[in-house]
Amino acid sequence: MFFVSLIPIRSGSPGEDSERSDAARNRERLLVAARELLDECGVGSLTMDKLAVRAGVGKGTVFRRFGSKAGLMMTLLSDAEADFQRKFMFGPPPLGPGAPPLERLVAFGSGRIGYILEFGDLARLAETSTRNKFEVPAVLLWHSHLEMLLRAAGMNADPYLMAGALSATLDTDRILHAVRAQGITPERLAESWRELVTRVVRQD
Amino acid sequence: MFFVSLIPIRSGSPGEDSERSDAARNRERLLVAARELLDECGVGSLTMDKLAVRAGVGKGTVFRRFGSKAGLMMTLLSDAEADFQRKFMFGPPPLGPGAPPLERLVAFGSGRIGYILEFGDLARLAETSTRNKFEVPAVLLWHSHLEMLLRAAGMNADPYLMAGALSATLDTDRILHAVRAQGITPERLAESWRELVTRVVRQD
DNA sequence: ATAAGATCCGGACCGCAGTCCGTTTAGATC
DNA sequence: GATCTAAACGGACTGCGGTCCGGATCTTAT
Repeated sequence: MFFVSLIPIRSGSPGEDSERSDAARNRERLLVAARELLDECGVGSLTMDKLAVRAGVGKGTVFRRFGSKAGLMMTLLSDAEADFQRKFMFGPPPLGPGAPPLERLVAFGSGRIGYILEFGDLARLAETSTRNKFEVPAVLLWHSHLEMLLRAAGMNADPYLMAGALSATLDTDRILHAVRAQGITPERLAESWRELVTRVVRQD
Repeated sequence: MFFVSLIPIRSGSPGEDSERSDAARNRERLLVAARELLDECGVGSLTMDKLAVRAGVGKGTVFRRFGSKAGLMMTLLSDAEADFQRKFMFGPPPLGPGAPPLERLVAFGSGRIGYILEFGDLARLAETSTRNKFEVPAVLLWHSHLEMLLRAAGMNADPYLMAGALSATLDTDRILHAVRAQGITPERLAESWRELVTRVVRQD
């Protein structure tokens, strides 16, 4: 068994322990500049060079602070991500605890679809890391949450891999492609997810 | 309903209609050089510059012939891909026609897992196209094949999206990560797929 | 054979993410 | 306030996929 911290996202907050003042200032400048550029030009034309110029810092500084473009995106997403995590771990049912496992599974799918529709462009970039997209802490947390729900629902056929399979079904690219390129409504996607998990957990 | 040609892959064969002789010669040189470089250096260190030098052609020629790195990979994969397509469309049961739909679904998963384990590195690169990885002809064919099998098995809950969901489960990156980084055996993956499709098509 | 013209060639060029390293600066110590 | 050091800075640099266009080459018509 492995452990995933509650909110496993590196925070962009200034109160980080032992960070030099200029470093904190530059981080803040970069985050502000990044949000501005995203608002103005869209996610497609955000480059690390432009960002550095806009923030008035050197390019090296950008990468020292965030490691990579994906790392920057994760930081930008951290608030929304933490919010979603809180909802499915501690929030009200059916997404949070209190509802039967199957209902929580269904709600998780809807929630994640909504999350992707709102932050999909950032999330997609956050996944194109040098590291594998499966090793992102948030993804590991989703996975273990699904696995927990599957076990709670009585699933006894390799819940670990089954959680991975269900997780793949909610892949960011797939959802975005379905909605944007194929014109499939989020409701239809959510309904399909409901069918899927219902059939998967149904006991013999 | 849409139509997917049997072997929807652009072939690297020299008999292509109306191609200038130097063009055909260079395509052949490039394919040979690409296979040599892949054998010698591995897929990770194949760059388009190296390839051009090795084949003794200009870089522009590489991109005119194959459009992109992904296009080159698709061409390199076309034989293996066509072979797999023939097997699940016309080959012997349980993968080919003749077996019950559920058995064909199960066999399709095993077959695809095997395919990925053999050609995964190339396939992964072939998917990182400028175009969306869902619009690759081969992927469309797999999808419609799964949809057909689901319908044949009596699935009546949005077979189109359900086929997409199952397809996502067999995602190249996911399978490779499971086997290589997590040490999960292909047999266990195949068994999990069997469980999944069995539960999905089971009628009420 | 030769001329015309469509096709193809090659390598300089671009934009991008990410790295490197000499220089600067924050902040702790005296 | 002077000094010292670890940390941060910045921008030139690399390697990559992909584009561009003037010039070379194959093919066809005459």
